[in-house]
Amino acid sequence: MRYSEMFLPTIREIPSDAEVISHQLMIRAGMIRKLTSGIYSYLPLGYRVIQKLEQIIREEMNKAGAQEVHLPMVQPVELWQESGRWVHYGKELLRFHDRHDHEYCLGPTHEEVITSLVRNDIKTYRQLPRNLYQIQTKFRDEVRPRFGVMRCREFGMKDAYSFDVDEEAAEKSYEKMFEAYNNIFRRCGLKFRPVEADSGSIGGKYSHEFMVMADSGEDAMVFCEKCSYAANLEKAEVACPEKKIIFEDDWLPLEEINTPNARSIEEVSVFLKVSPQDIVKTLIFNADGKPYAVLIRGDHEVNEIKVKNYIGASDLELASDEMIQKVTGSPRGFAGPVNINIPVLVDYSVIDMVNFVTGANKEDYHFLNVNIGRDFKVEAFTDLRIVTAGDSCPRCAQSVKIARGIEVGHVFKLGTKYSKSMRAFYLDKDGQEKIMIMGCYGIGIGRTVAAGIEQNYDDQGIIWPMPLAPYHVIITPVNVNEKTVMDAAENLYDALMKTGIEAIFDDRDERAGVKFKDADLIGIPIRVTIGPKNLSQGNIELKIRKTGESILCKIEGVVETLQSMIASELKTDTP
RNA sequence: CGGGAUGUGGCCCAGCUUGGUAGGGCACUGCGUUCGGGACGCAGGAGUCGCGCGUUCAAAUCGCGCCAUCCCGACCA
Repeated sequence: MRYSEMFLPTIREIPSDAEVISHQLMIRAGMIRKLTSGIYSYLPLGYRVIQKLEQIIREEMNKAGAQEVHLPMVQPVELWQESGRWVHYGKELLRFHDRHDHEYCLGPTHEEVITSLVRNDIKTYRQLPRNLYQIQTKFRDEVRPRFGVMRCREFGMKDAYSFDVDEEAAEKSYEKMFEAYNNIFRRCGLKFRPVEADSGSIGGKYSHEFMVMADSGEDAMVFCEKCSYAANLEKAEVACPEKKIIFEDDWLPLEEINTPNARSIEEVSVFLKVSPQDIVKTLIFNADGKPYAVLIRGDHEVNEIKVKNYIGASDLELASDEMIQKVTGSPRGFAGPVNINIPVLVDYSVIDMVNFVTGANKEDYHFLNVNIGRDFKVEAFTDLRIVTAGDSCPRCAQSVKIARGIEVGHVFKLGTKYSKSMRAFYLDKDGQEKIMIMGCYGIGIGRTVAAGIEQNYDDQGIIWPMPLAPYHVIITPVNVNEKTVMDAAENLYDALMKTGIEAIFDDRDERAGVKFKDADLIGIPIRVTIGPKNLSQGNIELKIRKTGESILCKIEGVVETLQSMIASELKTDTP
């Protein structure tokens, strides 16, 4: 396309309301514009990148045997009441009325719609398995949209749903999608990692998130470099330590000590001149209205998801001051397990501790020399803390590392959550009615594009990997008023069009510097610079955006050179 | 929902403390010069200063209320 005819408004300055790199660059490169909080328009350049990604996704999904559908975004209240989510989904679900005063919502996800579709038209095991997907706009009324298209309210998503006869078949569907996702992100040229993730209230043994590695990512992941273990930080397990033998002879007598105004671990450790590792933190949680005490070593953090999952609570939060007062008889900051009348859950980190410090359930007092078995009863020892770098891998005992990432995909076993409540049944060989087993598989479209930028940029702008690049090549004649230069540029542009190489022809009457800056900003992988000096020798220059490398080459044969450069960057074969 | 910040031509910002005819840079239009890393000169167009109420002879500026946007937190099938 001729640059002079494009709608490609680039911006020199950083927009004041964009904080993260991908957001800044997408606006500056003329890819997106904000309409209102969390809602963005894609301009031609941005939309081309979206389409590149969608094409890769379609190819891999189709290859994996999935079929594309397109489901409605406006969905009636009845479906959501059937699944139970009209009540449970909360405020993220945008609800509204039509002219007949009937209630609807904008689809934040499509389990309900797909299940209602499939249950009506799939009746027998002969029609299973099926995997249906779509690329569609979702709306989730996020509390706090941020980071541009990374966490926004209206966004594109590829969502797929599998239907199987039993768990074993569902497992196969899951594995196919897992493989397809690996292929998709690999083909996009992204550095990513599938990690084990919490499967939340839906159940199922596990799910996997696909994380694009980026320091600016919202998620943290734990991984082991020795074995293949990788998990979302909130899911990552801590192995049960081997229990040391504790000699009761070592137990010192319990001692109550005055600790005025020392509430936090830090304050207590300074006051008592002990290290946080010698203190046991007691946190009171409110699990569906019931109080629980959670004990953990002072220098660790509690993983609330683990606590919630262990208890099996549907709602878990730190107890209010009133609840703390009621169960400990003291204000916040002095809770301890001794003489407390609620279940005490103990993290593995405390298992080997002796003569430790805890709160005394009395304002301004702590206990010294507390010991498990003598001073309080334990309901359970289990894994309740957040993994820290250097902890040992739960699979191979090597120490784990922590990195940040952006969640761009999630593969999930749904089991019968929706097929049961929404009655998606089929008849098996014996004529028995059975419940379909479902899986769901999502990829955030805009988020993947943003993640691609977070991973590929420099101080001049975006550096597109070839598979996502909106155009492969940009032709830059340095002076449009020199006829020889422009003729050569026009001829090259024609030749590229004929071979199907996607090119921008920067025919604008701008100074070379402006064109170079724009080309760098929008991140086109290869720039062909045509200038009078080189041209008089029959040469033109290829500038590689990624490496900054300049290649001088003869104008004859340059089309073939470009073709092979592009093809090698687009290679889809898997290692 | 709690905490913080910001709202002034399309974009980035100054002006507000101490009230007195709205300013710069970028972008845009025209003319001329320039032409391989965001050129220069001259001339121009473009703003209900987020909205409302109040104080005042007079409000971008002071007061009150509201709204919007961004950041931190809480939340996130």
